[in-house]
Amino acid sequence: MRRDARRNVERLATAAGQIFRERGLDAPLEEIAKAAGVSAGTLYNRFGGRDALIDAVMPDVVEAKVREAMVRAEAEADPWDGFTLYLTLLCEMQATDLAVSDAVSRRYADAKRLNEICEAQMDGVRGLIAKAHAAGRLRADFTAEDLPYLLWTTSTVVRATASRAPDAWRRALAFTLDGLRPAAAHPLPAPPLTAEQVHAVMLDLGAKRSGQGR
Amino acid sequence: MRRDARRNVERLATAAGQIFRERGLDAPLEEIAKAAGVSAGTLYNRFGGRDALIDAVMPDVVEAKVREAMVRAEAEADPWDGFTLYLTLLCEMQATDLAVSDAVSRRYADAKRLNEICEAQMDGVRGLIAKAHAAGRLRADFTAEDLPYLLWTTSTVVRATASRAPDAWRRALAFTLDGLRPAAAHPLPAPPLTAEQVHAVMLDLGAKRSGQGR
DNA sequence: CCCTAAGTTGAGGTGGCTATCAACTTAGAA
DNA sequence: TTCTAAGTTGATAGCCACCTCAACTTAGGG
Repeated sequence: MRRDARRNVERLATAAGQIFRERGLDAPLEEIAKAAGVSAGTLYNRFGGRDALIDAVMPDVVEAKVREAMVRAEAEADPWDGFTLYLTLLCEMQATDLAVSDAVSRRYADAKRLNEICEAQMDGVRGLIAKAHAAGRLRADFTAEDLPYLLWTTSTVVRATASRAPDAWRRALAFTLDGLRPAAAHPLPAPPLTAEQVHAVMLDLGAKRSGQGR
Repeated sequence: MRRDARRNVERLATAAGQIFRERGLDAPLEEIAKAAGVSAGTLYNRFGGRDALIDAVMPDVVEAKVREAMVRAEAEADPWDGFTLYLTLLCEMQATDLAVSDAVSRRYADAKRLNEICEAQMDGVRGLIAKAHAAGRLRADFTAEDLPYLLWTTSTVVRATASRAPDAWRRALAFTLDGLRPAAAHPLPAPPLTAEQVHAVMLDLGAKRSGQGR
């Protein structure tokens, strides 16, 4: 690849990182091209489309953030504290970075690397959940497939309140977490989603234009 | 008004009712005009714009549904049962009628009648909450201003899962409700939104094009 | 320094939606 | 029946976003 082409790839990646973060993964690609100082055509030449751009930009960011959260969560002595800390950190990320919020609550069909990282993350969460279950600190009927409810909720609350009450999600999350302790448990009216359903639903979300996005 | 004009108003209102219900209050107005068998121009002639159309079509529907839910809720002997029944019915409406889902979780600046009805409904909910508080059956720190969190959550879950797991919201709601019992309560990290913040946020949501779209 | 493959550009086609308006049609009173 | 105010229409302009491509520019090897 020629030097100028490589330079443009880098500029585009940087711009995409910034703009995705500010406006979510549905941000107009033209905006990104403009921020990178190139034309939209170049963006398509270099990346081919939105999903490929996402897959070029997001995985590293997401993996780093998610890994750090996991490290901190696993450092907690109490499994419940670990579980809730992880969720809180995840929501914090969602609140400060719309790109992460989208990456974590949707799936983009052609962003393979990103999907793998998200799957890996889910496995990590399964571990946290298992530990909390084993310690009797998390209601037994909560499964990893229920996690998306939390992510969708936070993502919605965050987007709705970001400009007017940026900490509102903490309150909403606290209500939810209080429902996840064993003592709070009452029989649930429906079984959890299957992993396939979760995947399919998240793909649907990623395929829709405009999300809740600007 | 001429007879044909009145007839068109009726056709448009009927079509709007149907299409809003299926696709939400962001449905393309052209679609509605087409379903009514008139041109888009006529829709604008008769109603002037989306908000006016919403305000012409939705208030009666919403009021009827909300009133019935309130009647049934107030018929419950236990205030907690009343409160949760009301929320469940509200969510059921959201699940079966995207228009109601939008009407209840957003505000449209120029839909005055609808806004009044939503405000009135909020007052009813305040009553339910007060009774449940008085009976010690609802955690004391839950306020009417926290209700939107539930509505936003359900609205998101319903839209995401409608086509693949139409009952998923029941499980998500159950987790949430389990967090609202007094026994589940742990200190909350942030104060509730003010009524003004809730209003402003809901207006923002209504003003965005495409919501979770289609 | 020249030449060409690699790369960029920006204009333009596509599509979806909103909103308006001059030209046409029609209800219904006189 | 006639006439006109009321009403409808379809074309159109404006947005915004996606995506493509022929024409142009340039890096960098020979």
